[in-house]
Amino acid sequence: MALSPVQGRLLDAAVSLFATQGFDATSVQEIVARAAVTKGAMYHYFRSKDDLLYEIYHRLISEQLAHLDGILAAGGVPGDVIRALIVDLVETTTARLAEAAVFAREMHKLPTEPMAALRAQRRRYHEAFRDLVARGQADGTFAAVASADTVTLVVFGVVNQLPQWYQPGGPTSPRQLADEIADFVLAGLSPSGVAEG
Amino acid sequence: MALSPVQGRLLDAAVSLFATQGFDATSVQEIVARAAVTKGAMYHYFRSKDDLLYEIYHRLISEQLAHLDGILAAGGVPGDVIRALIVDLVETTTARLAEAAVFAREMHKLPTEPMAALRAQRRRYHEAFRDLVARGQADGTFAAVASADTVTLVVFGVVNQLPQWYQPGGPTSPRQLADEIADFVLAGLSPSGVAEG
DNA sequence: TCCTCCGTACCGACCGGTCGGTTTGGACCG
DNA sequence: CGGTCCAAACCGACCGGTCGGTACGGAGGA
Repeated sequence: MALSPVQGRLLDAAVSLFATQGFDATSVQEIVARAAVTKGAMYHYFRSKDDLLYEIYHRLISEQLAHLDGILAAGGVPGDVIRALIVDLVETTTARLAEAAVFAREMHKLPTEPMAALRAQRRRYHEAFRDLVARGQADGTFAAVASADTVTLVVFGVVNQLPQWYQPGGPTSPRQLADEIADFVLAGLSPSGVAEG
Repeated sequence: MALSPVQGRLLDAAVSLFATQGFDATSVQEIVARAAVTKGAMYHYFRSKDDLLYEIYHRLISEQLAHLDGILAAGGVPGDVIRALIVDLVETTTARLAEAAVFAREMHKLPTEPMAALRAQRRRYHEAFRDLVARGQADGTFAAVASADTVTLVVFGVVNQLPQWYQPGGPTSPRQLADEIADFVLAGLSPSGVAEG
């Protein structure tokens, strides 16, 4: 089912307002005003204000999961796959900074059911990443100085923190930043101590 | 000026309520009820609901900055200093998970003035850490595969994400976790490729 | 005629902060 | 030691305003 123009405008309005003011501090009045529709229209397309929040992050994580599947399917040396994943995470996150920021701050306000759905999606990504690291460590490609879980936590740590400091117009492009992070992570995983290019 | 019992109870109540429900979703009524005082008492000690939020994080960051000064003053090999800082960050953060979680999620709701004060404190820590890395890179102690800024961002990325997943009763102690993170970071900084013990 | 889409009018609940006033405890005096 | 006094500590009813959500009706395509 495609997104109606009204739905799109509502989601966009909600994202930018939630990002600047927070979820609770944003009234549905403000959202529908910015989207140039009425409250009746909004409650026709969405079950609640919560539902808006859910859809915002659902769209982002779904896209990232699709990319994950593509990158894993393409295969390659573990180091290259990990670099590709980091690049994609940084690029999609910086391209949708507001969505990522809103989710990071407000997800805990969702009711348990939709919350669990989003968590399951996120977990799938984490586990795929961790398994990749663990396999590399098992076959000697990677050093095991830190557990695969810890490495995963470090990577998602930086990525999830991005919305808090990254400035889209700044001197560092998402790609450059991603490569630097990947260089550092792969250096930490390298058994011989030098990251491959 | 010491903390009166009433102030302490108010801060504790506010932290736990903000952590579970969020700042906006928590009413002043709830806070004073849990602290077993009245609203009048609260507004006697704090200027506003915002002021509560400010004090919560102010106490944590001030403590961390004091530790920073102590660790820097103690001196030592750059690798050991960095490890000591990571250990302290992880230990103080896991010891005050609720405070850290509340701040991460709600700081942007503070008025600009108190916000700037907290940011300045945080910035001081970041810059001290970055300079430490940069000096090590300059004298050849550390590899420069990633810039000192990026390394700093990675470290604070994990630390700031801690409240989102760390379970105090879990299998990994704060100290173990901190050491693993330090091992990984120092491995990424090591010019010869093996982390020192 | 029926159903989707959307506008208008409205509701009950609740919120942060204020304000006039009361209680409490210790400093000071005789 | 008893009494006076005053500032700090504390009380809780109350206000103006806002909020998320609902009820209901009409327009217009199928």
